[in-house]
Amino acid sequence: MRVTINDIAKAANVSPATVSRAIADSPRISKATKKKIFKIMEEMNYYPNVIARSLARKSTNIIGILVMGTTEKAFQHPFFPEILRGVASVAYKNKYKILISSVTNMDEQREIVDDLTQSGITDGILLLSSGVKDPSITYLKEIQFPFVVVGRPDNENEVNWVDNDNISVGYKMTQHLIEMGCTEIAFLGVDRKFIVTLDRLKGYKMALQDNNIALNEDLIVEGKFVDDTGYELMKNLMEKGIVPSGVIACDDLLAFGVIKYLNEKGLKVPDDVAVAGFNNVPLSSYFTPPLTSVDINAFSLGAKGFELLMACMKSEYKSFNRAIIPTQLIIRESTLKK
Amino acid sequence: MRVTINDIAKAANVSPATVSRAIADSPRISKATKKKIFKIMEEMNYYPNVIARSLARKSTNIIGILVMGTTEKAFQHPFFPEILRGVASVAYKNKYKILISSVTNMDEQREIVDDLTQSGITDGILLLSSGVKDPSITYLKEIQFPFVVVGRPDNENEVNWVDNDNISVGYKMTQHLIEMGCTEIAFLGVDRKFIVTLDRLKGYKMALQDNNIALNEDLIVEGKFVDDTGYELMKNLMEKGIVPSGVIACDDLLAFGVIKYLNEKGLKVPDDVAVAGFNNVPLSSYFTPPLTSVDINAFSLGAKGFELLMACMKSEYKSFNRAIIPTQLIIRESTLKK
DNA sequence: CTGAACTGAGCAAACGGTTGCACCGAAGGA
DNA sequence: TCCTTCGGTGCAACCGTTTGCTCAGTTCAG
Repeated sequence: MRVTINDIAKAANVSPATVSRAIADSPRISKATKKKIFKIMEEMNYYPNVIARSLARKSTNIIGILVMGTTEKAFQHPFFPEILRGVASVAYKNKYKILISSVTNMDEQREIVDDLTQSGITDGILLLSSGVKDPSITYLKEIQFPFVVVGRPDNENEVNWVDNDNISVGYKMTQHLIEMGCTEIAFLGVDRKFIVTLDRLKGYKMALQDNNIALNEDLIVEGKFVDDTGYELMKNLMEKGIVPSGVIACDDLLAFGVIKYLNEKGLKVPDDVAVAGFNNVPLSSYFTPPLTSVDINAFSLGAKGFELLMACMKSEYKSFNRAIIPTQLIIRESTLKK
Repeated sequence: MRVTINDIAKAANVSPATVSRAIADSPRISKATKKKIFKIMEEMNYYPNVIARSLARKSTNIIGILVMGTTEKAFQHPFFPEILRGVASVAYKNKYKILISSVTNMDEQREIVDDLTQSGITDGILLLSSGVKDPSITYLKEIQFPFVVVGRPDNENEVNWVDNDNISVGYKMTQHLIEMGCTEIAFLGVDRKFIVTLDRLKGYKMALQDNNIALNEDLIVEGKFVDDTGYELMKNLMEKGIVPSGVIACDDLLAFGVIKYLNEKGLKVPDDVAVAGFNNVPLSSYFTPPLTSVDINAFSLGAKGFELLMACMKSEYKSFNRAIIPTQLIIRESTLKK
């Protein structure tokens, strides 16, 4: 069968304990012994069994990523792999492995969280969520399991989290459109379940106020955040007789739908209507016209999220940390009115 | 500390072995005893420790997903999360967990594969790859570890794999363009490292031949498969003085770049040049014009891949299986010449 | 009435590491 | 020379389950 630490010990004429310590690079083992052991490990093609190690150490060096999609669309959004890549990048450097788990519907959440936490398979988990009143967050706090939320939760002072400053993001974008001469700016895709959209909306309102533009509630359109219903949302708006001079969609995917509808109606973007999105998906720059957006730096969200998690796993839950990842307004043709 | 099987045993006045067997629903334990044990487990809030279980069982119910990106772009492509979702979907039903691992550069491959296989953490692995002569495939065969490749490998008879019939995919698309009246059809984005692009090219050639159209090598342009360099590729082609009546790009993302360039040059799509892509990324339908593509059914690729892997893990490596996932030509405006 | 066949459950040895503590020999100080 | 100190290593318990055997008690056929 496979070669174990005992085989190495026998071959090296030492005890298994010594081999174990050599592998852990314990200072209690002499250079000479280590060298001998490593040589034999190499020769015998030995790999430590991480399961056995995990059992003994009571820690697995595995973290779980929980995608709190109320819908499977969450998985499909381009920023998901980017976050994942960010996490993977720093996790790999720190010898951590990543277990992903799909959450399909809300009923399964509790079960999946239990599966990840109580079974002892993960040392900590990263929650991809920006949902309002997320029950998993409450539960994780309750069982005192190390976790970090990617996306600011509503009880922001009681958990570790990392996010963009979405209020500022909304503000910046609105400010930009105002500077481009837009006065009637529609805000599309507010989903009251997602804090991120609410925050961006808040920023939007603040910018209007700072520019002495009256808020018109009719211009604020609710919709599913990550579903691609921009086309319908815009259609509904215009069929009410409202033709804004600028549109901010809560996500680029929504914005694409908006532009599609405007095109069909013969309205020019940006000259008739300026359109902007958020999240800067890879295709925004290839769209016609290239879409103004905000880069949220999803890679960093993931990377920083993992760093916080590591800290959290070590520090036995003393204080709560947060991190704000800077964003970048990417101005492209879709808002550049002549 | 956490409650273990021994605590349950004591509370139920039975041996740990009996509890273990009750959990496994062994016929050797009486209904009455089982009932008593389950009740106590519930009361004491017991969760089995999967690490200890894995050690004893020598199997973890975890599979690894290896993303063989020569570049990190692989992670970013929209079909990646779709495949992942497919895998997760059926894995979840079968009580399997998923470990993902990032492969950044080729040098790390071996190390990461060892990490996943030799450490005992996974029971099998899914390789996301369509690379030519993938060294990891050779290695996995060598160590006799259960694995399935998503994407037909070159030694197709010696491994388990699942893929689309990319030759047919290329054929169908070419045939479509020919029927739309295109005679000079460019084929963009052939990457000799990727079997998938080579297969699609093969289909392209077959279709030309079947329609008695002479092959013009100048129309075949190599490029990076998943990089968004369609713009440059098209530019290079046209700057050689070649203006095809149709363009097939090996991926939608390339096609977007192609269209962008054509727009800039004042050429109308599809009337001047018909353009098609592959993989049917979510945005293709929102593009202007909506892009003709082929849906590769990435979800099924993942789901079926996992099913094959399960079979492979059980069947001690007897025979090799494969599965072909059907594709669907999605005709949209970008190729509908008037 | 006795031995065989069953049922239901327990003992104890794995599984492959880690780690607190004991131990031993050599060096150093008194 | 004797006692301490200390570097280097081994012993054995432990991590929480699983599982091959054994075994006690019943049932039942001969």
